Amino acid sequence: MARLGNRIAMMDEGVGRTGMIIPELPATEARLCRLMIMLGAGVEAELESTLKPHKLNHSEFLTLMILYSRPDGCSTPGELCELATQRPTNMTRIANTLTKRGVITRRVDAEDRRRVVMQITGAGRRFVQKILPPMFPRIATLFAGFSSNDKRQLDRLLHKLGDSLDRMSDQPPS
Amino acid sequence: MARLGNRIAMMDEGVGRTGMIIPELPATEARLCRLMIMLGAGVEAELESTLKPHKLNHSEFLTLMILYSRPDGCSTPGELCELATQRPTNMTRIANTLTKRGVITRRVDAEDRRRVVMQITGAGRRFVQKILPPMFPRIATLFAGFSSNDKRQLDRLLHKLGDSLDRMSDQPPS
DNA sequence: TGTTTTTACTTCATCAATGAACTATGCACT
DNA sequence: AGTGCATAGTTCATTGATGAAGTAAAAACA
Repeated sequence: MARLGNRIAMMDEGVGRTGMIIPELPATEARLCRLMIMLGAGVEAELESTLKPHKLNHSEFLTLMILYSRPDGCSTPGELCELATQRPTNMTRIANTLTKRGVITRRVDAEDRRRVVMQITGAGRRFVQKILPPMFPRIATLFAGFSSNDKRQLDRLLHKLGDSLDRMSDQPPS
Repeated sequence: MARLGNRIAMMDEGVGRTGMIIPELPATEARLCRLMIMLGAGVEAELESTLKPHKLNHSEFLTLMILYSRPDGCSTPGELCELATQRPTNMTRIANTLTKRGVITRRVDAEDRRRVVMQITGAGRRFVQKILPPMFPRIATLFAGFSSNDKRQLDRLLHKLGDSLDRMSDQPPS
């Protein structure tokens, strides 16, 4: 029963029953919230399962991929925190881990000695090029049942939700 | 720049540049994966921000809500683990925490003495009824820009993605 | 009936992530 | 130049979640 499909069905019933007790509950929207959380976690879990054999977790992989995608292969802890949604403390740990593995280097910025520059190494680039391609079939399969219109729609709706979240973050909880 | 919109744009460029280096990358699908992860986490973060004042975290809240939505207010750690996607170890901790707060009780099942029954208390029901309504405006606002067709589409596409993930979990990573 | 296996949960050691406090550098203003 | 403030990271203590091992009850089996 660990199937996502079943868990979604159970969640659906649960929100339904809660809506019976508390009629003001915006049930459709609450369902969509829960769906987003469940499927976001589901996709992340799927990703992590492919990372596990390489002893990388999501935040380390993401950090490495951001550096990989940079033309100069560089960034700073502060910038990476924003892009990867991490706290400075954890970015320090990530940098330690990736440095120890030899996939990045870390040095003090000459311009601004408060800053630290993290840079992907040649070994780091080769590592990415080794682990990435085996993921491609799974990524593609995930959306195999989606028409190109489905994908466009999903992209559009997710962007719209992102805008909503941004607007909401201007008005913190009362 | 912690805005989701900006982070999405940066991610988009990053995947684009990675696709330049590795042309086999299924860029559209990889983008959708990342979007799902980012927005799932975004919605969860929004939820947790409303829970924080009550000193509840997501897994504790979800566990309590599942019990609340049950007609008899009961479940077992094992079942709750499946529904809330938690490990038994953590469910023990969650049960400890919720019990200490007086919102649930825990007892050994008389029928099967291996099982533990967790049940929401009257205080637990009142607690849910107190913290839930203030969330409604935010939940509704999240999808304020969505037409009813948008919501139907999003629901459909997320269910479809769930089916995909379930099918994939039959074939673990090679 | 007695032995083995399975199920359900808990305990313990460990890892991942966080907030708070601290260090060091740069910047603004007098 | 000297004081005060802001920025960028790191260290440390703590929380949240996990895997591995342990305990106890039930089910399977011989």
